[in-house]
Amino acid sequence: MRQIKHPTIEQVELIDILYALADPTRMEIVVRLAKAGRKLTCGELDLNRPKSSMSHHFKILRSAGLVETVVDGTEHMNALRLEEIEQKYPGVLESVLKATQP
Amino acid sequence: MRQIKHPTIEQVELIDILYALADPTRMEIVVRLAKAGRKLTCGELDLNRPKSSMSHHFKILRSAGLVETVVDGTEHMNALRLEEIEQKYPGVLESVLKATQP
DNA sequence: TCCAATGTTCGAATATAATCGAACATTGGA
DNA sequence: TCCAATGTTCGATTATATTCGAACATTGGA
Repeated sequence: MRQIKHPTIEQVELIDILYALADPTRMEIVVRLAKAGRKLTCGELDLNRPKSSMSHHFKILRSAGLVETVVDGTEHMNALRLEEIEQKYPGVLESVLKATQP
Repeated sequence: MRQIKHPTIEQVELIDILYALADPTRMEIVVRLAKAGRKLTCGELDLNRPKSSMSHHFKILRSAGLVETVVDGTEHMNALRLEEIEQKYPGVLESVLKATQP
């Protein structure tokens, strides 16, 4: 595939966001993307898991509307859809991210 | 059992809260408890499901620390632990509840 | 053109969760 | 004391999720 399909922000459902976040691996991905504040490749995230597992989790993050993935050559650049989600569900992602801080 | 065991607020984990909320039935319970703003019995919630199913969901809501259940005679009064959770994870529950409004 | 790099998809195994009927426990009242 | 009411627990079934190796697809560069 050239580029990956994502839901529009209108299609995003709160329950899917919560579901996507309710997994330690995916939460870790989201937290790292938020901390990075920029697009990261799966490789850069380096969560020490097989590629197929990471791909699975990214698929869920994408379908929930949390992550946007742009294909760039052989790499896939992933970014949090923070602003969009904040606009649709103010405070949800922000407070969750804040809650994960040490 | 006389009274039911609940986690202290210190024991409450964000991921468990998100997991508990990531189910339509449980989300509905939480929303109704929030709207009611008072303790409700399972019966009052009336989600049209078997008792054993409701009991199962309440167990998860309790163990996540979202709901507190006080035994009162033959009834079990359920309340959202809103203030405690707001204090520990500011904005999380509040923003989720706001996001569920029409 | 060939190939290494990056992820995705497939498939199968395993693990976890939801569902719900039936039996049980506890309580308060008749 | 008996019993109806309210939930819980148990057990079995079904449904969903996670995991990950292997095969595949796409790309850019040698």
